[in-house]
Amino acid sequence: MAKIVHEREDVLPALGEVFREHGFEGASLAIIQARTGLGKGSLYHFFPGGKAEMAKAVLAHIDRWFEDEIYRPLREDEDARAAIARMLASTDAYFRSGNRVCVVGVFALGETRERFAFAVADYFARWREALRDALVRAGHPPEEAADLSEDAVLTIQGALVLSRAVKDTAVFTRALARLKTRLGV
Amino acid sequence: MAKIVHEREDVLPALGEVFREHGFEGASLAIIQARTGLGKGSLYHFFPGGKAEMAKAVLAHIDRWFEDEIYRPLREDEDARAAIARMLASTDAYFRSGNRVCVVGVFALGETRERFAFAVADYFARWREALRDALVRAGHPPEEAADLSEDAVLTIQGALVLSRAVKDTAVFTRALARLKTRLGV
DNA sequence: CTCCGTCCGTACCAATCAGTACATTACATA
DNA sequence: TATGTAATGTACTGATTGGTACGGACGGAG
Repeated sequence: MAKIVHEREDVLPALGEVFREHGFEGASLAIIQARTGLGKGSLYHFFPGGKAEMAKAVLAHIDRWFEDEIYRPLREDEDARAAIARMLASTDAYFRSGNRVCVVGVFALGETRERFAFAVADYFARWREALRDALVRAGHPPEEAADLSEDAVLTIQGALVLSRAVKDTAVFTRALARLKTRLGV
Repeated sequence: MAKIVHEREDVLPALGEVFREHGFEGASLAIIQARTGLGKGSLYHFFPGGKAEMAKAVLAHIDRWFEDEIYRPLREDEDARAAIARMLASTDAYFRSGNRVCVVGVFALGETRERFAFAVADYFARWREALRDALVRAGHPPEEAADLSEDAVLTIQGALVLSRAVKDTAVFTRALARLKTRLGV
């Protein structure tokens, strides 16, 4: 028994994929065990709070990634336009051109939202605000920047839904191309 | 026992709300019984195929509504611009300004998609095509019409995700206002 | 009034659910 | 090499899952 010693951090990516594909309710412990390669012993050792704690950890992990790769650059980079362009590129890479869906978006729909209300709301609010900041620095009037940033965030989510619904990643690619134009980068 | 005699059609709205709020996996028979007021006997009498058949019936019911209220008017109305404007109004009403989420969108994300692949893809494909038709008749070049219609459909879905995520229906309202401008109605 | 198919409530089923308990193993440190 | 803690597998729990079986109640047709 007890072959390899894991660390909590190591299983977060696999855990994220499970929640991404099955949602919170649909992610059974059986699936989680299979996909992480960990038994219940390890799982409850790393996440004493069970599934809820796993989901919280996944959300925090994702949040950290977006903060580092997207939000902070949008807020702080000298060249705001370049930061916006990089945001679109990073978004395309992260969501694998629409092949991957947004965990936070999945949680937002459905009853699950209430259990993770703050994390869900915060993820989107910070994205919207960081992008608005960058747009203002790129020369857009504040009002217009707020409108554009909200539109961009929601367009990305909608593109994920639609491209997955019709099973055509070109939908996502086209949506990002339109955003490039609209955001002027 | 056996107080009131129901008809299958009568329970579809309640059934739709259950799937809307909980998704397919999350909608347990217990919840369905509570919300429809029907016991298992009735449920399996009307839907011998169980949950899967209930979901199929709900999707068909929704599809019928959109066909009658949105797609056909978009394709056939004399005044294409007026039909587009009415689409936006109907959409706002149907989704209760963002308070209600899209069942088909919920199914599209998540593993559920595969089980109802055709219905999910068809719903969005027909919406996109009907709107494109209307836009062409309203004077847009075919290419631009295709682009605009895809953008509109995906914007609505994204607006539902975002407005529910940040719990602010103003997001949905603003998104529809932007669409009004973009679609020229 | 009788009868029959539709409708319905309840008891039941095996399977699976999330979670707990605990003994055993791995491993860093001393 | 000894020892304590972290990590792990397994067996178990009670609750809930979707689904079936079936007997009884309903209401229209005759």
